[in-house]
Amino acid sequence: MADNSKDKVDIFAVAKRAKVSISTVSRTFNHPELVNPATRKKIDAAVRKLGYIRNRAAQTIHGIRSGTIGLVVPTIDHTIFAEVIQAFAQSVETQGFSILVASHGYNLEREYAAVRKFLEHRVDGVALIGLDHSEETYQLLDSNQTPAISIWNYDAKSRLPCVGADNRLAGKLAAQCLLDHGHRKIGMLFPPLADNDRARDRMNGAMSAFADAGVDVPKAWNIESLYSLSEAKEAVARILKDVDRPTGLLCGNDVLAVGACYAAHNIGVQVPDDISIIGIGDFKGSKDMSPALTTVRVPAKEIGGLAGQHLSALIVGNPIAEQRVSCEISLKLRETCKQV
Amino acid sequence: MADNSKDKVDIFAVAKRAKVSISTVSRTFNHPELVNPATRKKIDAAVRKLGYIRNRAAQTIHGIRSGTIGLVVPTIDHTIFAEVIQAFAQSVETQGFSILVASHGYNLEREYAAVRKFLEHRVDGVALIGLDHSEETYQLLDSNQTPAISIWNYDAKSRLPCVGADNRLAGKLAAQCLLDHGHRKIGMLFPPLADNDRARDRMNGAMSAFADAGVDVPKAWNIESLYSLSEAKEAVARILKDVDRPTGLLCGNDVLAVGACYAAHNIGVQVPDDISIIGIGDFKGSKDMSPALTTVRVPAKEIGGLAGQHLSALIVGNPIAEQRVSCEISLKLRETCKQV
DNA sequence: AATAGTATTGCAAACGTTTTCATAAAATGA
DNA sequence: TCATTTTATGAAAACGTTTGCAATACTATT
Repeated sequence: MADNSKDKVDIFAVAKRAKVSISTVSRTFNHPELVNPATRKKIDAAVRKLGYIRNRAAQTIHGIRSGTIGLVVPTIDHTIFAEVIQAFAQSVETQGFSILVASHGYNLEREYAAVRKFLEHRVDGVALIGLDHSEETYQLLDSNQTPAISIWNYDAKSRLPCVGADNRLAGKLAAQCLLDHGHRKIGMLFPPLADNDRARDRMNGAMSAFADAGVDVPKAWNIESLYSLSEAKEAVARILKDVDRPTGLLCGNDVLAVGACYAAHNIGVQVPDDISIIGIGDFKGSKDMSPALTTVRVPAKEIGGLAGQHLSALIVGNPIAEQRVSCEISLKLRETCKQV
Repeated sequence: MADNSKDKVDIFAVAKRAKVSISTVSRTFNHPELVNPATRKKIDAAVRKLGYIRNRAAQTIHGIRSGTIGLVVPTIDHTIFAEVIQAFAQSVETQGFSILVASHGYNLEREYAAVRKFLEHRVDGVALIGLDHSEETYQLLDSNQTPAISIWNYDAKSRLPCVGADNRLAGKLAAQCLLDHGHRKIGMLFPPLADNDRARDRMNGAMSAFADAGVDVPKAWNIESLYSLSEAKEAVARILKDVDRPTGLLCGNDVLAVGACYAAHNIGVQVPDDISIIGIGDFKGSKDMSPALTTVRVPAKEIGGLAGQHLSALIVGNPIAEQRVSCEISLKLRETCKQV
């Protein structure tokens, strides 16, 4: 098979071999019902023999869709995003799209650059993480009339259609959990907030819940750590070593929470007996560790999958029930939180 | 800006606005040194005003490279791959490529389909995980003369250029570690071996090391588990509950190893006092857990980055020192292994 | 047998670029 | 000042498809 003995194997080569015109070959692919079954067979044979592969670039310049979707994420190798990406990819693949992926490392200018590049490739749609994007990015998207969607965050007045969860609420739920368990001496551990609206929303949600309850989170207990176990461990160790330490720790995501648990364990501070720890996200391993992590579940797979369907529909022009879809989050009460 | 008031904003629109021919516009992009700086300025202004974005599809049908690389992985959301993907993506992005990503879910027929689809998009190169691919895939690749590379595994006589580690050796090192610590009652925990040469190689490497040492791994202790903490926990729990249990457990990857640790912990079997556990991979959190996981480090980031450079070079025709590059693995002796 | 459809095919224009070649304008040298 | 180079530009062909339209070959109907 695939005997591309001669040089280029394009639609002409196929036509020649099957002794028909290129129009007929093209039609065999795009409107098979218009061509005689016998002819079709000849063409199929020629295609197979020559190992012909259609050139989507050539199709694309006819205004035909490129069949690609661009996905820009902060980074691929955080559990958070890997899961959404996978679900999103699977979902759009079933609709026949291929995905172009780029990461911007929490830098919205790089995000803009990535989107621009995707537009050069004439992607049929673009998916971004979060609602925080540069004005330029937004303008680029709509001056090009490219269907776009925002994944991960939900906001009733988002500038782009979105599929995601209410991160403010997530923060609030987590805070409430700590409060409900009687905690008043509370610390917070969050990733850097710049160019990261998800984390910011969570933090704000938590803060306002604490404020409502009249609980103050001292500056010294409001710490920042990169998304990494080691960093989190180190950061948490510092405040835990103090004799006067929080009895409850709210973490911006599960990785930080796990890091916090490790730190506590290492120092000999018992979780949840000496300190309650709650995360946000409910990542893959969170329920399996010991003690199992109490966290606010954000359904990454569901979000990714739904987002894929949503964007696909937007692209092919199918009717959309709602421009913005909110995915439900829920408290997963497990073993790392305890009544104070 | 981006005042695409009229309809199409293509190279003609730009030319018209700048009062030059399309040739000049095109040249401004591709050979700026050939056009008068003053003219260039006019054109730049027009481009900006109109929000013109080049159409790579149109370029591509001239035989110009598409600027895309196709990457096919088993799945995106396993830590293992997320890290390589990230590193690979970053590496090829610096060379100006965008990447198309597809996952096949450990199914080599789907892998073939993905590669085919990428070829329709006229990717400039293809990267695959592992060395195990269908004959059809191999033929497709070379009948199309598409530069391709295999990531993750190293084999001196691989059919494709490769950048990776020797997984057989990884298995052997892990086994040796257990043996060196005096273990003779040994269990193994591996993911399903079908369409997964990495795992197969590791298993074989370990097996042969055990055989060389005259150690037999009983069928009942050679267990299989999907890549998942919960599954691993469950699987390991079964053999650990038995009074007659192994003193050493070799796991095909770190996720399984962590699952095994959890299982032991839950049952009250102490790691490493009652059982030594070793993984392979050295994933992100492995060194941070308590006890820190002993494992064989496979440098995912390095592999991904190198692979990106390698494939880029292959594509642009830069000379390659070696078709196959082997990345070093090393035993990370931490806390989960102990002398028996 | 003549007519009107209908099914099948081919021709040629179009898509948005790049690039070769030719030409015009400007700079240089004598 | 004129001839020669160099620099800057444009016209048109090419890239690999799709598709509207026209042409041809059947089929069915009378």
